[in-house]
Amino acid sequence: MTVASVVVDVKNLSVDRPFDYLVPPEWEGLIEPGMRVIVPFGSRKVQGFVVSLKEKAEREQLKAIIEPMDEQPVLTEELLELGEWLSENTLCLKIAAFQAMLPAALKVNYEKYLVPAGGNPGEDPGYFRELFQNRDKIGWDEALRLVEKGALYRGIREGLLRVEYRIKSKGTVRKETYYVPAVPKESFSEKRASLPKTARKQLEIADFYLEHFHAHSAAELRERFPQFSGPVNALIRKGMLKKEEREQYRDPYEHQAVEPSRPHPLTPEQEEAVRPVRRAIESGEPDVFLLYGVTGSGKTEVYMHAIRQVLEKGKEAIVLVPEIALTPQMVARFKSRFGDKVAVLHSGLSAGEKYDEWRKIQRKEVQVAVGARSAVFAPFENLGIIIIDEEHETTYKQEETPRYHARDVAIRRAQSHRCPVILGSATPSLESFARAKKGVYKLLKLEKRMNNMPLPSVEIVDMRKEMHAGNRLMFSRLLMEKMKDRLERGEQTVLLLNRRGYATFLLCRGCGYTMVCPNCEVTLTYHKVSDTVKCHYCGYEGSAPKRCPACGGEHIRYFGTGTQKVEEELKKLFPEARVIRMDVDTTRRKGSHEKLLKDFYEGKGDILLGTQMIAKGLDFPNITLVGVLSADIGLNMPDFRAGERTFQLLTQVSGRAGRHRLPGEVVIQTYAPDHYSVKLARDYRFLDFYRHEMNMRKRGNYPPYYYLVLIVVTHENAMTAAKIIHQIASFLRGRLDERTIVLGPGASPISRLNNKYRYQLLIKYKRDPNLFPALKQISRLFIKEQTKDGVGIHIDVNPYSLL
DNA sequence: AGCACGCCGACT
DNA sequence: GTCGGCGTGCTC
Repeated sequence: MTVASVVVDVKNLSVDRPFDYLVPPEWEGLIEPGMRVIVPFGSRKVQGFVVSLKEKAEREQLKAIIEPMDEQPVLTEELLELGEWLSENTLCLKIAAFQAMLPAALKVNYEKYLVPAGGNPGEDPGYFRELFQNRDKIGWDEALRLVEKGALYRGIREGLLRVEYRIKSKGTVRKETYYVPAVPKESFSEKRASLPKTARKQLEIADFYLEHFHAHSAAELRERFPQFSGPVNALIRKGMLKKEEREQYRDPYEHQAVEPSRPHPLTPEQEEAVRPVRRAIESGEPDVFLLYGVTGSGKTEVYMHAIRQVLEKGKEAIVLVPEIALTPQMVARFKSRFGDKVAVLHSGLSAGEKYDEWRKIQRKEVQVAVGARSAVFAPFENLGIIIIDEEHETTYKQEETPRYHARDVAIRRAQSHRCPVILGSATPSLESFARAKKGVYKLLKLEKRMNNMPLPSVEIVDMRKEMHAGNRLMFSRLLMEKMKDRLERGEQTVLLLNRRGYATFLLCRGCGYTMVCPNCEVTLTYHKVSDTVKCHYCGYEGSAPKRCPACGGEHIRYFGTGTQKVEEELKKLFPEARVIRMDVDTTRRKGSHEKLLKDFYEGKGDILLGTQMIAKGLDFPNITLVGVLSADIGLNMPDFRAGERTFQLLTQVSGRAGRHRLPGEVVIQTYAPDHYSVKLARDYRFLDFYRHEMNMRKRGNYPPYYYLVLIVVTHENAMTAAKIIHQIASFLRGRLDERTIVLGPGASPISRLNNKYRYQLLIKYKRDPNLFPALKQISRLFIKEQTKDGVGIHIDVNPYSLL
């Protein structure tokens, strides 16, 4: 007797543990850990993951597994273990951890419906028949809408109706029909000879097969022989061909021809950087390397050389890239070097395409996975290296449960596989650099740019002085002059403004009223294109008021500048310039991001204006000027990482200029020209920035000196949320180490979001063995309030956003 | 989460 | 009496 321990797909803490099921004899030996199965759970049927098998049950009366959903496990032993680790460390449900590691196509939908169930026909009250209207089943919800609840329950009790459950898979394997020769070529040829002379089409198709003697898809045949189905079916009847359904991959890069490329020779500096990595690959030492290399120093080439070595050893590699850097340019680079050994996983793919890329990995058809955050879970079994490019990027932290950081997951996986990790960046996160300094990570440096191009020269413009000099435009005189110059020379300019929309808030000069989102405690942004006001947090959109909603006055003024307004101003100042605007509003459609970049690359634009999405990956030879319109945005955020983010953004965007033959220039406009982040970014002084910022962090008891845990309680009623967070606070106090600091509780910086009030608590700790046990208890303690009253309790270990 | 079971007010 | 509302506890 084999018993399977199964974690069921029910998102509730009370069932967040394995349940035991009998493996039915017919599936004996076929069901393995890591497979999805369908099991009875209470009166329902649910999906579950087999986490382990054992020989005997610890209790009587086990139910049996209904059926497996997979032929092969979808989670390896290592990933099952990783799932346990994830749920422990991010405090999420096991089932949520497992699902986060798999493509969405493997999730399922549940359907509850009614079927007529024999019963005694004489007792059939007739209206059930009416209910079904000749259908053999009806959805539960639809039945509830049509018939009294009582009548349904009566029908069920009396045996006239039966409730059934169905589990529907979301993703599908795409199949295509192929026509395959049914006999060897010689007998095929003989059969061809005995075809009647009048069957012209059949002869034609048979000859085609003789010439290309292999399987052909229906699509291919249709192209050559538009009316192929009749004759082909005749050939099938005559035993010459047979029909076959074959699995097909959806290939999003199908129409992109990629030229193969050879590895570039490394510079002595790159060679030196890659050497310790090579040793670790060879010895299987799970070292973490921090590759600190200035922009344009050729980090990617170092990655590729390491990957090549890994592939030569018959092992596999994962490369993580921030989502917005996952451009066709970037993908092409890997595809050209490693050909069809590469699978690409990013959010631009459809669920089906992602599923197909994932299956290529699962089936060992590829050895390299390039992708955004979740690609860290690529189901390789013989990893030789994990690379995280732009490791400082905050997109590596998932902001929904499971709230994991890809860097932590990568390091954990590397330990299981005994392989190295490379974290690469020109502006490493403070956390990583501090670890490198302590020797926890190994520091590798690239200080020279490829081709020895100097870093662009950066000038800071004090916008307060511009104002005093009577310039009220968004552009300083210096920046305008340089832009004019680029336009005349036919070179390109990149402008960064980290704010979309037209105006960031609307204020009535009559009464001081500002427009706030009806669902959130956030000012609304005016969008001129649509003449609407939008909430950038919940997506609310309303028409822009002509009069003040409070006093009826007509003096509504628009403050704060977004990309739309800059675009408008640009058109006035430089009517001849072709401006490409790139922000969430212009890139929402699939593929538009790529299209805009391609247009700019091909010279269809003189100025690229955008939010931070343009700061990364751009590697265009004709960009010689970068303008940062307002470096202060973000600096005033209530976030201890504001200075770090600003430094990183300024450095990254500066790196976009002058990457090739033409030298680059950067103009940074700011109202805070003396801020250390701005000044140190101008001179590319990362080390000085690091020292300064570390001091700030030390004084504020922030990472990397302390770890953080953020607890947020949400509820539509402010009092309820406040009450719960206070109860949590008093529960924690006294239970924690005396060096652990509890900040708050208090209202969140965004005190209301999507009609829910938000209260929070920030915990700072160094080492506290009591903390995690206490955190785990919190959700259990308030489980009633969570299910009954809709109280939300969110615990974020190492949060990146404190809003 | 979603379902059964069980205990109380309202209507036929 | 019976129906249907919601609170409680369980799911291998």
